[in-house]
Amino acid sequence: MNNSSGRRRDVTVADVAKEAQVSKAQAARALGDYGAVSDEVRERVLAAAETLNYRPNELARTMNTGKSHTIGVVVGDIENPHFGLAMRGISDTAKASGFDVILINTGENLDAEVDAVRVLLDKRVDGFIVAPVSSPDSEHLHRVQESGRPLVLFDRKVSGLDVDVVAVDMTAVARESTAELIDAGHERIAFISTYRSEQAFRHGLTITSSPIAERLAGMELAFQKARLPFPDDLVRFNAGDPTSVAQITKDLLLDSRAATAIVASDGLIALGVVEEIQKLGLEIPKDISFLMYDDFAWTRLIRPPLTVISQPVYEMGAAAATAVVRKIQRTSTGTKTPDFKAKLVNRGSVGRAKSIKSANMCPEIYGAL
Amino acid sequence: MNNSSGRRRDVTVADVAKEAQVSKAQAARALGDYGAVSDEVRERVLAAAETLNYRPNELARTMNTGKSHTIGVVVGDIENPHFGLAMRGISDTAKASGFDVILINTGENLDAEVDAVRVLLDKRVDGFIVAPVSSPDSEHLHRVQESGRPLVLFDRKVSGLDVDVVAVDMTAVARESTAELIDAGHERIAFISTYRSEQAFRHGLTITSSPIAERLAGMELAFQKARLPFPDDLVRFNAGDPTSVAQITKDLLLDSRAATAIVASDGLIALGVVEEIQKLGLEIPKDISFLMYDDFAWTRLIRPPLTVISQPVYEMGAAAATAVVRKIQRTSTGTKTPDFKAKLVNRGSVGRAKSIKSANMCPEIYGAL
DNA sequence: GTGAAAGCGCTAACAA
DNA sequence: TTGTTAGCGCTTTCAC
Repeated sequence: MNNSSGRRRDVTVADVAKEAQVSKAQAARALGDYGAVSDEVRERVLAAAETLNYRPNELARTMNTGKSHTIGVVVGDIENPHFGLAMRGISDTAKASGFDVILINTGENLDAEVDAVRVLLDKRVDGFIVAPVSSPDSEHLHRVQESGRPLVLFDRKVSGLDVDVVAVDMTAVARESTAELIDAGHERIAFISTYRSEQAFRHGLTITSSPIAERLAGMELAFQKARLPFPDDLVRFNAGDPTSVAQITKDLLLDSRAATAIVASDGLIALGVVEEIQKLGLEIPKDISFLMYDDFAWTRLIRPPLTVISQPVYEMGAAAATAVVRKIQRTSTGTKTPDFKAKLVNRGSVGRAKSIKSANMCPEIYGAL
Repeated sequence: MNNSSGRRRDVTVADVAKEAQVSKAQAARALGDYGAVSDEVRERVLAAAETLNYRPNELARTMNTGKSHTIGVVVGDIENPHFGLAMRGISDTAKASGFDVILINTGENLDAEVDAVRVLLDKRVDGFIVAPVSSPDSEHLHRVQESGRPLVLFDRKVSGLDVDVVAVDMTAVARESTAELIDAGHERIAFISTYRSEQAFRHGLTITSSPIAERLAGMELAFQKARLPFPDDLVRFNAGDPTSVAQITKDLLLDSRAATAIVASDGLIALGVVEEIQKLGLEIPKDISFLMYDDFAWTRLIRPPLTVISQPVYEMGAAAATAVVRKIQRTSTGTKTPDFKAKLVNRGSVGRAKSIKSANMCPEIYGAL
């Protein structure tokens, strides 16, 4: 009857102590499982806690200890199943180690990311996993480091920030897949990415997103090896929304020196590119070859099934969690995070290059404009 | 030099007060923007805070005020773009009202959901948005209510819990779409859902997930109207993972009284069903008609494009956020959350029912077994 | 093993 | 408007 009306005051250690007839300190020790407590006292305290239905105030605990048993995750776009899957890897692993996981979504927006980091820092999470937006700005990440809380980067490394990074090296697979395209006769290979840049691509341009930089480097390598000029003009950035993706795709396909193959940098872009290709009445791979990063279920459903570069996303999430947990517990037994490899999955969207002319002459395409 | 080595102690209001030569209370008032402070003092305090690089300890604040300016979101499966999109609606809206949003993913697991709620309660979030797993167990949600913190349910209502629910009423659209299937000659219409149940479906079975209950009710209504017996045997639950989805699909299509149309309860199931249909060498909609809930981009990419029931997910997320924020601020101006409607988007996956025999006689299907 | 008392960094109540 | 004094619920000295 003591708590039926209105909001009851929470039961505190003091209450439990009184009930168990011990000091507050002893009660706290028994409840918090630290310090020295006799079996008898512990039992009495635990019993009292039970009857009073005591629930520890984690906030107060965190304030004193600085620990929250929580890992904070910051991702750019939770709508992208890539991160959804990674998130599951993180949660599963973290939970197994006794850590809660909270996530903040930033919508690939730097300000939001800075905010998210601040919030998590304020909440005193024990460790961070961040998939940073591609931006040279990393003051907020440095703040995390200064706070002394472990930080693990996911997918992208940030220059000037010396922390663990869980990512696959895209250079090799980008090179390999580009080589296959070249072997199939493609020289006009386009690359579309959400990477934000005012400047158009040219060899040597500084790219602040490591996975994008690596993909381009791999492509350039393949062209170099084949002694072919790299088609700078077909590298397109800023494909952050469906409209841009559609526009870029159209540009790429209707240009007088049209692309014969398109590489989509992520699943969301791929969706837009394929849709636009279909709208233009073109056929994959007869009219245009297509290759994308990330292997989602829908890529196997469309005809032809798409050739993709698959990444072990769940495992990477798990590895990221393992890495932070280790650091939090200071059990960094020198165990380096494993190397992850992406691999090319050949399905049916890459074919022999079509001569540039024929695509351009096709009247219904012009009509589609 | 005072903070170069090791972890520096955070600067506190006391430090700022000293620097500004005012009392701790005045400094706190100026910093926290409450109470009465003269312009002069405020300025001095703010300046001092600036030079000392003061950062308020939100945890301490929360402990005193009970408020955290944070909304906690609990969803079942962040890999499902349905929730990803909802999440964006929530974040955008909450942020606009000055609330941070943190999310916990439960993997459609009740224990995880209970845990998530506890964590969020412990972190003293100001309000909850929960997309509960379909389970009659709702003690944890009642605990939220007892805590006095606003709770808004997303997608599913929970019986015995009197809170705002942001969801579309599926009955009408389920009825309508089923009627169209019946018009096209379908009587053997299957329904596949992740809903967990030991018992097979039969009329009158209690279903603890409101959207599923509504969909089935709508279907039954349509059959009733058409004076046709409802095919109880084609309602399949427990399609929680790809393997079960594949198995169920096979069952449904190879049975002696096979389904002529399949309705997938969500996008993840749809992926599995379509893949299996293709594997069996069947064609949509010639051999089997198909209908699914949620309108994702990939449904427009496959041939034929899929007929779907689209829901205004982003708007629903936004509405949920608006609702909690209102409750938190106690500005419930009687404004009821708007009604959301799902709508049938006819594309190309529904065709006329094929006679049951012909599908079963198809030799390559038996081969696929 | 135990308890008293002093924090953590902040807000809140009360006088002045 | 200002300052003093108590808290919030917990952990952590430090004696005993």
